[in-house]
Amino acid sequence: MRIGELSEPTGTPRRLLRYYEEQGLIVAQRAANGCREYDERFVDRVLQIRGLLDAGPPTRIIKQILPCLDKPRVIHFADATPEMLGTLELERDRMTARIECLTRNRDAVAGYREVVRNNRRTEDG
Amino acid sequence: MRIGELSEPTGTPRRLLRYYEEQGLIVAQRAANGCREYDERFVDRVLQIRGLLDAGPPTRIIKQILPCLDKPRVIHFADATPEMLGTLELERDRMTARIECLTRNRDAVAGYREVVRNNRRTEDG
DNA sequence: TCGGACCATCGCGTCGATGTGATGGAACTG
DNA sequence: CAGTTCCATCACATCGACGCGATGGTCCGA
Repeated sequence: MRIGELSEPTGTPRRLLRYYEEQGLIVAQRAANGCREYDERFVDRVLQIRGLLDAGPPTRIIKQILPCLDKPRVIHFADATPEMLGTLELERDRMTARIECLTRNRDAVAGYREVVRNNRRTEDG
Repeated sequence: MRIGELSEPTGTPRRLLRYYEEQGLIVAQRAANGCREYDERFVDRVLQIRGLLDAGPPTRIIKQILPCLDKPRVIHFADATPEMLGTLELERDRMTARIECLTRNRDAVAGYREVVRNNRRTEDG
């Protein structure tokens, strides 16, 4: 697929697909005429990037953790350094912190919404 | 407490505390000399704001959902509009989506890390 | 062969969240 | 009184994610 065909199912502007490539998040093949060439796996990859970007981590971090997300799992032996282990631990913990923060607040929002909604129904509906 | 005393325990630059106030996220009292005055509840409030900002929602949204997070729960009757109910539902769902995305990816990172770590120990430790 | 649809690169603009520094006032302290 | 430290406001800079337009190339069908 070409960039337009990847843009459509992912709801991602072409501009951003090129940006993600510039940031090293995705690597596209090139056709003879210079056009970027993608296969279907890029759809999920791009959606994953967008989801993560919306949930906190910047591209710099996402680039580091993307290799962890391949299925089937491919181990990059260069990752077996103490630095990389530390990075993975740090980012894992940051993500956990975000999850907990979001969960707390989402539950509060949901609870509040329920109360307001019930008041509406019983008060002057 | 004054702005410096709120800045320290929250790890938040004074600049940002003023910024959050400008965005309507917090409202400080003013002393006779013009200094902002906070009480202890602002510590948690600021930490909550920072956590949310780091996890996706922009200040505009955070401002809307902050009133939902007060304990004990205070219902703002102006919130009983269909628009507000819709907003709360939308943001709740967005937060849920972020939680799911982060959880999936965090688990992948954690799993990858474990494998790399074990390889290290058994390979050439 | 020409017009349109796609692609390329490049550069500038925007927007939200921050950093940084200039300038000045109030309060404490030597 | 001078110096230090806190505070105030205000303006400008930065940075990452993204929007948008200019310009030009390839390919395809009328």
